[in-house]
Amino acid sequence: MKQPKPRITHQREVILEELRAVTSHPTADELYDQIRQRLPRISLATVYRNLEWLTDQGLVQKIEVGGRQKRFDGNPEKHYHIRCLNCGKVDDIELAPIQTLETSVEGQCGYRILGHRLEFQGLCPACVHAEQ
Amino acid sequence: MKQPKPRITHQREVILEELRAVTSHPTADELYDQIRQRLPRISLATVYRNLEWLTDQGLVQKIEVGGRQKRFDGNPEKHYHIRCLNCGKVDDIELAPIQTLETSVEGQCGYRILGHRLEFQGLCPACVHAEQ
DNA sequence: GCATATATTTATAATAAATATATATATTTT
DNA sequence: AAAATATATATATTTATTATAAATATATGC
Repeated sequence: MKQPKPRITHQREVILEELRAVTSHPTADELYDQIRQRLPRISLATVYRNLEWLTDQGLVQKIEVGGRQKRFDGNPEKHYHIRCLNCGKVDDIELAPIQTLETSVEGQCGYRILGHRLEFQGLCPACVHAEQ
Repeated sequence: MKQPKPRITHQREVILEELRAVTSHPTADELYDQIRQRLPRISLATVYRNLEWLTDQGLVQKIEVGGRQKRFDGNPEKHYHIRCLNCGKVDDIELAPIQTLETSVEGQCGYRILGHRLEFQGLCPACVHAEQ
């Protein structure tokens, strides 16, 4: 029942570096494309596995915004996101997490509240511009 | 360029009825299982297609909570949800939509804000109980 | 520095959810 | 009733992700 001792592999380091290097919130395969420029023989499964691992370690976060694919964020701090309904772009929102939201529903439905997720939706500057 | 005239088919009616009959927020295949008790020969693709259509019509809503599968809600009114992190159950939250959330981020990032989604996470009563 | 144990990678296959396609069937229009 | 068109069914395909097995790389003790 003992935990396997994790190893610092080159792939693992590069995946974390590359995710931290971007302010976008890439999907696993977007990041895979980016990483292959440094490690051409890396496997997509390795990217998935390590993103999962890095998330468990609290070094990055997996964000489940709308759309099919999950996205990853090199910033592990809690914060909100906004997603463009037209092109899928995801940006950070400068708004401190609102703890009172959770207290306002506490006890309401018998759930033990553990967190919340707030996602804004709209049109990004580029898509607003293109719309005119 | 004329719009096709939609037809009220028996399948379409049954799908809407069955979704309205439950307070859970079933996935397409959960609803498929339920509907097959009335229409044993219905196809899963028909369920998907009509749920999409009913959503477009504003008669039901598709909710993308965490987890892989999309869920459907027979109540088309805007409202928030809470999801059990353990068993995946989704319940309604009695909290009126907070419009000020959107105004508080307006103009912040160049996005045209069109909406927001707030999802609470926690443990449902059954899972809280089972945990002891 | 070398040997050993084992965690991790790679490549590929498997899975699951959703969608597309090809026909069959049903409904409406003429 | 015939033609046109919408919808359903059954099945195949696509897409995203995860699991598996063999090969490789890493940490640790000598």
